[in-house]
Amino acid sequence: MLTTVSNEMQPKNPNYRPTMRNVADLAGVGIKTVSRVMNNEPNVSEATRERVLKATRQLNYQLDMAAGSLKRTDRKTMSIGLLLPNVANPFSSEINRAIEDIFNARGIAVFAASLDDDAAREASLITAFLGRRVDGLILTPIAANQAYLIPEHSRDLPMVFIDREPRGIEADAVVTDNAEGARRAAAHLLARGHTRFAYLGDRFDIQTAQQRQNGFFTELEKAGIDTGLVPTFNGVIDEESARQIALGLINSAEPPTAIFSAQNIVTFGVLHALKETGKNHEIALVGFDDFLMADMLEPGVTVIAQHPGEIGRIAAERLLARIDGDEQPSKTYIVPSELIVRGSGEIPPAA
Amino acid sequence: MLTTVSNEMQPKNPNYRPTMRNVADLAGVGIKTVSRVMNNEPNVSEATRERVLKATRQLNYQLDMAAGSLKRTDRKTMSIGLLLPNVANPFSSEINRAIEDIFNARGIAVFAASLDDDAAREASLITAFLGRRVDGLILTPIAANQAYLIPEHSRDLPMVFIDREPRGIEADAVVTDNAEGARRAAAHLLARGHTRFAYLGDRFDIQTAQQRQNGFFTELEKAGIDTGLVPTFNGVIDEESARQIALGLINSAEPPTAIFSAQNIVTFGVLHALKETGKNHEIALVGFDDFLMADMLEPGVTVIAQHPGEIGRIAAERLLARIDGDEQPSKTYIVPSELIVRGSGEIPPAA
DNA sequence: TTGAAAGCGCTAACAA
DNA sequence: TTGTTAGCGCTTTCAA
Repeated sequence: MLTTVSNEMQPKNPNYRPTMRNVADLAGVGIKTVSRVMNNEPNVSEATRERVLKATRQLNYQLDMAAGSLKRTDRKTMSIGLLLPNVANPFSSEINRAIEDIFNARGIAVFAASLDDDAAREASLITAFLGRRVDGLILTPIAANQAYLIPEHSRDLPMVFIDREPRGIEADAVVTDNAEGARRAAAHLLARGHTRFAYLGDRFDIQTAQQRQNGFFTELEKAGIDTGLVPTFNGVIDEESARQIALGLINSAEPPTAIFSAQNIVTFGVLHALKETGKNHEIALVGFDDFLMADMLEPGVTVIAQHPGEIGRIAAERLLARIDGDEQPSKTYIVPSELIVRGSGEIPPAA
Repeated sequence: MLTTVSNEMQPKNPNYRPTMRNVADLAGVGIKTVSRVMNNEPNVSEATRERVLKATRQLNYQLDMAAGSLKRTDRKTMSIGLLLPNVANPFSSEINRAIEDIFNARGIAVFAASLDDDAAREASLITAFLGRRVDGLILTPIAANQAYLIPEHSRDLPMVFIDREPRGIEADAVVTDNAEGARRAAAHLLARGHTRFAYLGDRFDIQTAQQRQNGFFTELEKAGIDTGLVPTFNGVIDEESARQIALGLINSAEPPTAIFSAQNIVTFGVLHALKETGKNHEIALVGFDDFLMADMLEPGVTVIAQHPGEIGRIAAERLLARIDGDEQPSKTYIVPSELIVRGSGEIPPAA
C-alpha cells in the first residue's frame, strides 16, 4: 500500500516529465532506492532493482544530471567548455573531434564555441561556460592576458590552453613547435639553393605568427641572408589580400624564388597568384599548415603540417587527469610539426 | 548589522565558490534581491543594485544557471544538443558554426557530438543530452527509425532534423534537394553529349544517397539511356575504394566518358584515379558536394554544391521558434543545391 | 538492504 | 522596493 501523496501531483497529461519520486511510487520503493539503481550503487537486491527498472521504462524516466550535481559532493556536471578559433575551420574541427572522442568515452559532454580572434568573445563565452558550471575548460587564448582566470583556476577549475600559451596565468598548454617548424621550412628551401625569399604571415599579435616568423628568419640569418631585405608581410588576414601581395611580389623587378606562407589561408591566396601567373612551377612555396587536396595540386604543395588531432588528444587527456585530481605542476606540451614534401618546396631557384 | 548565520558557512579558504546567500549577506540584502539583480528584474533601487553588484565583484560571484532552472517555471537550461555526422568534416562543421552563431546570440550554449553513421551512438548521445535537459535538439538521423523520440517530442522537447528526414516521427526537417541536384548533374553531362556514364555513391542505406542516385538515373532515362547498363557502385565508403573502383572503370574495355560521384570522399578517390592515369582532361567528372581547392585543381572540379551554412541557419531558426512556442505543423525545408561549373564537368566525350 | 529527512543554489509566490 | 518561505529533483546522511 502506497502512502505517499505524490500521485496526485502527476499531471493528468501522460506526457509530463516523471521524477524520481514518481518512479519510486510506481515501483513501491523509497526514492533513495531509485537513486541507487540509477547510479548503479550497490546494496540493492536484484528483485528491487528489476522493479525499479521496470518503472523507469514504463514512465520513460531519465535521471536529471543537473539536479543531481547540485547536491552531489563533487558537484561535477559532466560537461566541459571548449573554445576554438572557429569550429568551422579544419584546424579547429579536428581538435574538436579528438576532444569529443576522449570526453565522450567518459560520459562528459562538450560545449564548443568559436572565438573569431575576438577577445570580447573570449570573455563572454567563458562567462557562459562558468555559469553552467563546466568541470573544465580547454581554450585557445586570444585576449592579451588570461590573468582574469586565476580566481577560477584556484577554485579548482581545471584548464588546458591549446595552440597558444596563456599569459598571466600558470596552466597546462599544448602547442605546435611553431618556431622549429618554420625553421625547418627555411632550411628546406635553403638546401635547394634559394637566396631570394618572401615571407607572408597572418596577424602578428598572435603568438604563433611571431614564433613562425622568428623561426624562419633565424634560419635564414644563420645562412648569412640579410633578413632586413626579405619582403615581409604581416597582418595578411584573408585569402584575397594574400593573393594581391603575392601578385605584387611575382610581378616585381626582383621576384623572390621562394615564398613561405605562415598560415593556411595565406597559402591559398599565394597558390591562386602562382596559378594565375603561371609561375607555379618556377617559384618555390612552402606553407605552414596542411590542407585537403594539397597533394592534388600542380605541383603538390609542400607544407609544415600541424597535428591538430594530436593537440586535441593531449589536451583532453591532460584536462581529464586534472579533473581526476592530478596536481602536478603545470607544463607546456609541444606537438612536433612535420615537413611534408610534395613538390612546390623542391623547385630550385631559376637559373 | 547582519543577523544571518551564513557567514560561518563560508570556508576559510578564500577560493570557495560563493553562493547567492553569500552575496546577499555581504551586501546586506535578502537573497531575492540578489536574484533580482542577477536576472535584471525590475523593482530594485539603483543604490541597492550597486551594492549587490559590488558584492558580486568582490566575491567573484557567478549565477548558477542549472540551479536556477531547477525551480524556474519554464525549466529552460539554455542549452541545446546538436548531433552531426562528424564535427571534423567540412559539411558538419559549417552547419555547426551556423547553428552556434544563432544560439550564441540568444545566450544558448550548444552541445555538439559526432554520430559516425552509427545508430548506437545516436541513441546514447541523445540519452546524454536528454539527461542534461537540453531545451531542444538538432540532429542528423542515422538510425532506421526515430519513433523512439516521440515521447520526448510530445513532452514538448523541440527537435529539428537536418540533412535527412526522420522516419516514424513528424517533425521539422531541413534538407538539400538531393534528387534535383543529382538530376541537374546528369542534365549537365548529357548536354555535352555524353552517353557512357558511371555512378559512384556512398552507403545506399542512407536516404540522401538513394535520392541522389534516383535523381541522376531518372534524368538519364529521360534521355533514353538504359541505366541498367550504367556501371553503378554503392557502398563506396572511403577514398581508397573509390580510387580503386575508378581505376577499374578507367582501365576497362569501354571506359565511361563521364563519372558522377555522389559524395565528397568518393570524389576525392576518383580525382586521384584520374590524375594517376592522366585522364583528368579526358573523362568528365561531376561531384556532389563542394570542397576547398576544387577550383585550383587541373581541371577545376565541377560540383553540385550543398549549402551547409544555410541548412544550419534555417534549422537553428526553426528550433528557436519552436522553443519560443511556435506550434505550427511540422514541415520539411528544402535548401537548393547549386551547380558550380569549373571545367571537369564540361569535358566532352572523346571522339 | 532500505528509506526518511535535510538541503544543494536558486526562483516563485506571496507577504511586508 | 524588499524579504521570507517553500520547494525544483536530486544526493547525502543517518537511522531502521
